[in-house]
Formats: sequence, C-alpha cells, structure tokens
Amino acid sequence: MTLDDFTHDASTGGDNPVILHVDMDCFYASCERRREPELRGEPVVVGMGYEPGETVGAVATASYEAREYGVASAQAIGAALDNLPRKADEPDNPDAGYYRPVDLDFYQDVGSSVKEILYELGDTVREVSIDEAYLDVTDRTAWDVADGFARHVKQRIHREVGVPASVGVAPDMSTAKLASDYDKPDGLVVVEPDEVREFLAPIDVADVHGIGPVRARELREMSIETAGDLASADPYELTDRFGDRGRDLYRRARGEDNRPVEPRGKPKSLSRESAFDGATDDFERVREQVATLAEAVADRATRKDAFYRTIGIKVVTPPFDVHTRAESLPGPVDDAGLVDDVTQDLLGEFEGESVRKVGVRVSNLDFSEREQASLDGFESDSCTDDSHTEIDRTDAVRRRNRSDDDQRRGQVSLEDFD
DNA sequence: TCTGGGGTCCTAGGACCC
DNA sequence: TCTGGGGTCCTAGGACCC
Repeated sequence: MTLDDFTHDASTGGDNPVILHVDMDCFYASCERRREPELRGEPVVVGMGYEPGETVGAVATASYEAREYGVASAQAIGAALDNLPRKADEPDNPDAGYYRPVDLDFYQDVGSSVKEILYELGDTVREVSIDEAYLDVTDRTAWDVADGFARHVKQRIHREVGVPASVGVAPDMSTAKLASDYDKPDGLVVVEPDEVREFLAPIDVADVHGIGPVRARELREMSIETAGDLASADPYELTDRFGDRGRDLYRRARGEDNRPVEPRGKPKSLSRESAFDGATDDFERVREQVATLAEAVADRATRKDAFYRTIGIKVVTPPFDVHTRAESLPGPVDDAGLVDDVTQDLLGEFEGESVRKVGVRVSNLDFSEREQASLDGFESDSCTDDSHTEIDRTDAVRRRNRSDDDQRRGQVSLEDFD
C-alpha cells in the first residue's frame, strides 16, 4: 500500500461534483404541525406509549422547543413527562407540551411528497430514510450559484409540502451531511471545494459519518479529537487499527470521500425482531414469538417478490449478548413453511436460556427468480443448479402453508436515536 | 443511555477447490 | 509426503446508521 491509496485526486473526472444533503428537521413533529398548525412554536413530542394506560414507550421525535425542556429522542415516556408535562393534563401550565402518537402512514405520505420534489431537482437521488436524502446536482447548478439552488430546494419543500428542511452542499457526501447538520433547524450551509478542509477541521470526530461510540473512543485514545486531527493523522496507523475503514475515515476527514450518489437498489435482507418485556425463561413463548416473526418475514418477502437463500435467527440473551445463526439453502425459495422449520431448528441450540429478544431474517435475496423460472426451458438440457431448487420448491409446496395475513407493518424508528 | 426495530457493510476463520 | 498461493462460499460477530 502506498500513500496514493489514501488520497485521491479531487479533479478526477473533471470538476468537483455538487452534492446536496437534505435532512428534514424533527420530521415527525413537523408533520404533526402541518396538519395541526396550532402546534407551531409549541413544544411537540411524538412517540409511542402515550395513550392512557400505556406505560412502555419512547420518544420518536421531539421538536426543538421540547428539547429545551430536556426531552430527547429514545427517551422513555416517563422521563419525557417528568421534563415536560402533558398539556392535556395541565392546560394552564405554560411549561407543558403537546404529545402525539406516531402516525407512520401519514409521515410516509409527507415524506413521499418531499421525495417527489427531490427527484425533480436532482440528477441522481439517494434516499437514506423517510426524512433524508442525498442529491447529485452537478449538472443542474454551479458552485457560484449553489447557494441559490439549495435555497430553492428548501423553499419548494416548504411551499409545496409545508415542512422545514436543512440543506448542506459540498463536493462530497460526507461533508454535505455534516454541512446540513451544522445549522439545524432550517439550515443552509454551502461548503465550496476550497473550503472543505477548513470547514471539517474543528468538527468532532464523533460527528463524522462512520464513527460511532467505539471508534470515537479509540480515536480519542490516539489523541485524535477532531476531523482536522484525523486528516493529519498517520494513515498507516489508522489502517493498522481500523482496517479499510480507517482509510475511509481518513479520506472523509480530508474531504476526499469519493462515493458517488447512487440510488438505493433492492434490499439485501429482510428481518423482523421483537423484545420481551425484560427477559423470559419460558422457551415456549420464545418459540411462539419466532414462529410469528418467521411468518411475518416470509409474508413480507412474498409481497416484495423476494426469494431468499439464507434463513437466520437472532437471539439476545442477558445482559445483551447477541447471537446469530443462519443456514443457507441450495437455491432461492419463497416458502413460509421452510422459514418456520429452519428458524425453529436453529432456535433449538438456545433452549433453556433466558431470552430478551428474538429476530428472524432472510438474506441472499433474489428478485429475478420469476424471470429465471421462465428461462428454464432454454437451459433444461444442462440440468445442474436448478435441480436442487426444484426439489426444495416441490418440497415447499408440500409443506403446510400458513398464510394468515397478520397485519404487521413497518416499525417506527426513533429519528434521532443516538 | 441499560438499550426498540430495520437495515448496511466489514472482518475473520474454516471448508473446499485448483 | 509436505505443503504454496489464490479464490470462493459460508457462518458468526461487530460497528454503525436512521
């Protein structure tokens, strides 16, 4: 490995790309305000478990006003209410806030409206989540007018959808992300190519995308506190400690993140998991839970036209030990009964253990199986690979098929969960 | 911070092949 | 018999992200 492996010529392929990172501010709370304008300027908390009688729940999103009172994402409901009483309970208290339950369908709709605008304005768009996306707008604007372009994006979102967004503009994804974070909420920060190093220098390493608690601690042990420190660190030492990841982080800190903005492809895996209240020693309960999750995952794969070749489980035992087991099949299948059989089989190893949480996952996804099936006729004389698949699938048909539609839907994410 | 749910990517060792 | 280098696939675990 030479030093050239760590740096890259910013002029590769011509001029620097113009990349936008669009991040909706306290998105769920903003959505609630859109349909309930009285909530504007008030502390708003969106989460689960706020209904009377419910005790377990967490904050999904808190408006900036609510954050002033110490309400934070992922906070338990009790703690949030301690910091900020419910307006419904204390109408005359000026230091009370508005609590609303998560309504993910509504937020999805609002998010889709925003994305429509982004697809219209970007050459390529990478959706990151319900409230976040990168846009490559190199062919739509130029650096000297990038500020106006970004303002236009914000204004269109505000005017047509009615929610605020923060936008960062930079020549690479990593810096654009940091730029959108820099002046939240309702921020707009443009970092031109010759300003990147200066902009990044004072930023805390923990704020860099790809550096979590573990790597942040390790970096601090190396006396690397800021992106500037990281940029001038010894790249060989970084790869020694962090492998290829170290090289990526070094590049990001230097403004040399050369990842292109690419649309998200098909998913690589599908999973469901759920926690027990505390932990359970009742293994029958665990088996039943896995059966329910297996069915939900298989159902979801079917609805997404996904065949899977690997089936796995996840078992979390106290204190928080995560175990995964998986089994690959000879060929891709779409078979709920097989998911049930394999997961129950894998689960056997954990019989007798206390369990906090279980999950079911299918991976090695294949979305082209239906097309391949129609091509089989052309390949039937060279009957090698597909024979296994056929056996499995025939077998699959014989298996009991429980296809009750349990209406499991996408889970709520805690937007700013640390 | 005592940890919910759905993902991605990377690493490392072992099996197996040439 | 002793044993090199390269490659792929598989499983398990871990860090990280939203």
